[in-house]
Amino acid sequence: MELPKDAVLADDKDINSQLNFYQKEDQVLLAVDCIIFGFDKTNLKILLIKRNFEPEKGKWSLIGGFLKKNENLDQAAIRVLRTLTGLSDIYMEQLYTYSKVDRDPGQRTISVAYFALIDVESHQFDGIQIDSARWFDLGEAPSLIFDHGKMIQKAISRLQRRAMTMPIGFELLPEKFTMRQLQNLYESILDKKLDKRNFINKINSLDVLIKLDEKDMTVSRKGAYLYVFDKEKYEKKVAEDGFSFKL
Amino acid sequence: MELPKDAVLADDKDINSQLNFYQKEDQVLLAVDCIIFGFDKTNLKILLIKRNFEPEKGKWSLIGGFLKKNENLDQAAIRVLRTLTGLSDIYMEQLYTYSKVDRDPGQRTISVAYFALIDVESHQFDGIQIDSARWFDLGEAPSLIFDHGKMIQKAISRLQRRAMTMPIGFELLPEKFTMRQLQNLYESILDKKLDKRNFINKINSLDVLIKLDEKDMTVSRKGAYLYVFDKEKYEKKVAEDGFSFKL
DNA sequence: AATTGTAGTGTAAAAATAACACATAAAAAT
DNA sequence: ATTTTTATGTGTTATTTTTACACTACAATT
Repeated sequence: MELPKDAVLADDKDINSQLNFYQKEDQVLLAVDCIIFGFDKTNLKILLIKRNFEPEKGKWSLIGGFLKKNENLDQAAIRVLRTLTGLSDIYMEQLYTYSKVDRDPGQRTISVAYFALIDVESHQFDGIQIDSARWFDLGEAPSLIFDHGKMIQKAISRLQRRAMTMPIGFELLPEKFTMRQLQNLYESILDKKLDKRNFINKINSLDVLIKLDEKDMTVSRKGAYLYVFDKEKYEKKVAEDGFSFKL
Repeated sequence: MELPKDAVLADDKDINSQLNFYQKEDQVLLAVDCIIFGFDKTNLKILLIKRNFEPEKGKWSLIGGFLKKNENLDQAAIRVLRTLTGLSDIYMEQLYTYSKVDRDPGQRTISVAYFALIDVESHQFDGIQIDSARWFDLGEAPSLIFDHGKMIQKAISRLQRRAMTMPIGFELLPEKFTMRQLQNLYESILDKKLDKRNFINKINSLDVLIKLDEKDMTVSRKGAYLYVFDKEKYEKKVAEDGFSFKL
């Protein structure tokens, strides 16, 4: 077998060695790209930026950045999100790693996609640090650079599945919300209409919301009761009864 | 802002630039590690190797290798699997990317885990190319290096979910199999007993198996009918009726 | 002919899901 | 003061899905 000059050789001769050489030239740049979902009490949205740097300057893209040597990917994703939006303590989850050789025409880059969930209204003035950042309604987003469109599609699928099996919808809502807002959220995520009574019955049967005395008067004359997600109760149920959130 | 000597700077001054510098020193090695599931008509197993190279020489681990510049991650995973087992045309799926800074004490490595499904008996002599490779029953596997144990746990969860929602179980069985073998497989994957009649009724209601005239006589005097998965029928149903495999 | 061990089969109860419509509250307009 | 307006809030029934459960059939071996 021929060895490149800078190969580092494992100390044995068998087939393991073939796989465990590495070469400086096989090092790659690892990026993180963040799909940021937001909800404004009516529509599910996604935050995009107009790139003011090459390649693909002027086109819309996800926010992203490069992994640094002294951090792991979760930390990189958190850093990227904070640098852009000023936000921390945001739900984030690793989605998938994209590695097509020519996905970025400029240089070989592998990108680990993350998605984040934020409540648009509570956070909208916290400081979106890039002038060119904009919320787009899902489905009205412009076409994106590289494989970012594919990333978003996968993120939506993941979000749909998560929403049905975990209480992550609340990450997209303000602390206090009405049943109608919660239903709007689920309809946006799942992209289909739900039956109001069935939805409320289902939510109530889970028994993890607290109904407040307070009402939201902004939408109807009658007003709608506000609810909060009872995280402690939820976690207690999970721990004690093997309860699992299934909508 | 201070720039490292070898930084490549984006061409604008705003916050984007902070994230879009990169430095040669931020390049990393990307590994792939493969969780190989096998089934031998009775038990779900996992293929491990005893490392004969440093670090952690002599300990058990998943098979793995490094991503090369001219391939994507799927290709790297396929290559690693083929090099070890001689197998190709195997179901593989990307699982998750592991990036803890000190996960590999030897060097900074980020690893993308894949899992593969193979039928042990059809393939057992195809050539496991490493003497030190061995099948372990799930749950009897030794403790593993680095974060490989965590990878396996995640792979099992993913496999459980996939098995319930996609026809991937058949990847673990020979082309012809009995209902009992199929049930054994699902019991192994889900790690729980299933009711025989309910299982068969459910499978039959999906209407994607072909019952052969042939019987497997190796287990009982009476013999058990063999079935094959009708992939064309399955795909046609998915395409035409929006059918989805749910067990 | 009797024994042995797995294969093969159906029904009824329970639970979950889906379908469905009207009265109520409170502000705004008259 | 009365009427209008608009979204809120609420329960029952039918349908579908899931679960529980036990005996006969077969074919080889003794």
